[in-house]
Amino acid sequence: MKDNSMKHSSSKGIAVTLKDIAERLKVSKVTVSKALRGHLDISAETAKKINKVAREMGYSPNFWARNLSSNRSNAVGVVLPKIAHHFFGSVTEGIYEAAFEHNYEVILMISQENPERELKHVNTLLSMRVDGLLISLTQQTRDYEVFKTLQNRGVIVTFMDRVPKLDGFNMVVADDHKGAHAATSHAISIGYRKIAHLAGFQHTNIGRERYQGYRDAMDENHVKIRKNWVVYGGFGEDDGYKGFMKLYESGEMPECVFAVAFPVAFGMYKAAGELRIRIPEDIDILCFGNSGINQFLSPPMSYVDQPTHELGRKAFELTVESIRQKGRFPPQFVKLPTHLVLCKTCTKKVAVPKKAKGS
Amino acid sequence: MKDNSMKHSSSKGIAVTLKDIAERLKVSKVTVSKALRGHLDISAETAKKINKVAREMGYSPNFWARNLSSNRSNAVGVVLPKIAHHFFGSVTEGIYEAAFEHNYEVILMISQENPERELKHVNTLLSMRVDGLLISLTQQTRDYEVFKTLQNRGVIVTFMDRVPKLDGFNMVVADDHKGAHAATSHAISIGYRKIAHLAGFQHTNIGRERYQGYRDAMDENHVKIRKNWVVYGGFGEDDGYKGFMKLYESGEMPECVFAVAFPVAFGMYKAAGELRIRIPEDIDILCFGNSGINQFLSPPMSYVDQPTHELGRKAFELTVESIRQKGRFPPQFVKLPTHLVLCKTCTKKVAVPKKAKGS
DNA sequence: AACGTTAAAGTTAGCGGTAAAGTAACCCGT
DNA sequence: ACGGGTTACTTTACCGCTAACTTTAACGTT
Repeated sequence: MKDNSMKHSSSKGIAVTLKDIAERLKVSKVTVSKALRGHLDISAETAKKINKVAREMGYSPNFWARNLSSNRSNAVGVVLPKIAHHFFGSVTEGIYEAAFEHNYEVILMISQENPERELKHVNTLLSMRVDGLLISLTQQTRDYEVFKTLQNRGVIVTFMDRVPKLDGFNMVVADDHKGAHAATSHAISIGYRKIAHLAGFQHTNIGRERYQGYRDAMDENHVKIRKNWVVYGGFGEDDGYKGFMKLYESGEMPECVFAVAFPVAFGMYKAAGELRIRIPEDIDILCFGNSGINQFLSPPMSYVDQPTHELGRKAFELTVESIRQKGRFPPQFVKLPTHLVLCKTCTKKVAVPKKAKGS
Repeated sequence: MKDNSMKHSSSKGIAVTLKDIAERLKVSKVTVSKALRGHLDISAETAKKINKVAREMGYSPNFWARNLSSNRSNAVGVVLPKIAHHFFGSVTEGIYEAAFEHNYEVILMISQENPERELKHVNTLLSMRVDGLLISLTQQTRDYEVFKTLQNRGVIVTFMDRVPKLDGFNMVVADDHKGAHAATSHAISIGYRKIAHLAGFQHTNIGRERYQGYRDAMDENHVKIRKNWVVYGGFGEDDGYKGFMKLYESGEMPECVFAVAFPVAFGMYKAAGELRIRIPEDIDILCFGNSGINQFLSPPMSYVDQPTHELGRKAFELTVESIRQKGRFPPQFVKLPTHLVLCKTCTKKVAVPKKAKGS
């Protein structure tokens, strides 16, 4: 009979541990651990030998055992409402990039605009003991209890874009007010007076801020806002579609619409198409945010550009800084600038109606 | 002087552990552990008390300590090339849904079509000791060594959509050949003979299969394929744009183009627009795969629909099954059906050219 | 020769949890 | 009264790793 005893410990596919390497080289576990981490306790010669064997055996350190004993995870959790979406895709990129540079792992979870899932994800991330958490809230999140819990537990939290009304957290947002203000002012400057707003939910910061920007621009220019011309809703395509339909049904149509988010404007394109209302001839449009497909729309929209990539980066960097200086670092509120990009809508100066008042 | 000694162990924001709860209730650590997991060793009364206190203290089990000692992670890793993309977004949804039902955690990582990142992510996931790995390769992945390593380590791997030429892994794909065949056959059936193909890289399975489907349909119908009319490239927008330009520059234009993926077709729309070539009047089009924005294109394309959601679900379920039956479960190859959806391209029957032969 | 230094290891303890084995008290039948 | 079976815990050991000591031997000083 042939010798079929265990040839090697790896036969069952169990992962190689420090102990395995140590036994093979007849040194202690700790020596191996130190060598692999480049600790200077270990001589260059031994270190080389150990690294070689570790590679041969296919050693891969157990991330969590390591974290458990060193009491840091070197990982941040990220919870986003959507991912198949230009804005969040780009933010994610920024986060990944910065995390890579800082040697951090990123654990990404998607809430699908569902507050229950969001809660579940936050709890999972909490139980994974991530060092920090980057969150962009769902449209519907109204319960902030978990976040306070996180705060008590000493977990660093940075909110991005969709932020709660809470103190003591890092926040990174685009300058929503200024962006909306600039867009609306532009529409007014080229002669529009009947400007509607497909607005976001007012319990969200972006909904409120953008609405306020619109409103302030209108007020400053003494342009009246018709109540019917502000339609509230969410930030999705459906919301834009329904919102525009509502606008349409409300009676008199505005000359121009400022949409709270790209998908909303997109939904409006669809509705307008079905109603055979031409953009920009019959109704003009402007929106907050962009997407890769804008250039393929006919016509491509003028929009308020957000520094998405930068937003992700900044949020990550803030988080790491907070982790490092735990306690000594006061929560920051960062507002990133936006700027108006003109494409094929809202570009031509239109004749100002003869009658200054009335209607 | 006031008493400013430690009031409570939670003052520094350190997480509550089993030990903390145990001490407070004067029972052993293990009793608490069992109670919280609903083990029947513990009396209903004690269990209730323990659960209550745990909740009060805001206990959250350390996921990884738990995994470490029970030697299972109850988590799968997912590596995808892109996420801001209809196809992968939808696949992700399917995975999450199924994982949720099976009480598994999902750790998602995005390779951004970059093989180096992909490798890094796989290694991280490996060191996180996930029970299984779901992967869709990047366009450029050619080195399959890691995956063999994974196999040796006993990690269950399921490839999705973009799969390598390797044995011993679970694979879930759409029926690319049949889908491409059906699309091409349809184009032929309505009278087209000059059919080009914006093809994918031939080192990827989807590139090959779709090309073969196209080719077989052409051959079976005795329609000649012009060499210039098959343009190889990647699966992105750029590839479609460049591909179409190449087709255009090559001299005679085809009547119809079958694009290997939605973004490719999308790039072609852009190129055609710039060249003032009308779709479908001047050139008709058909593509593999869909996207939410298809309906906004003018005209919306006819396409081969893929069961994206189902693909994610199936991949997850296969993975879990493999984990459960470790060893006893032979790797599966699942091919999911596709179907042709007709929109506004490739619908009208065109006159068959007079000359049956020649050019 | 006695002492302090230093380089290069090794030993011990513990991170937060679980599995498995042990124990003490009680109930039961004969 | 005794062995056997439950019930409801406790004790011990260990998962893979690291931090913080401790040890050992070689070397340089005075």
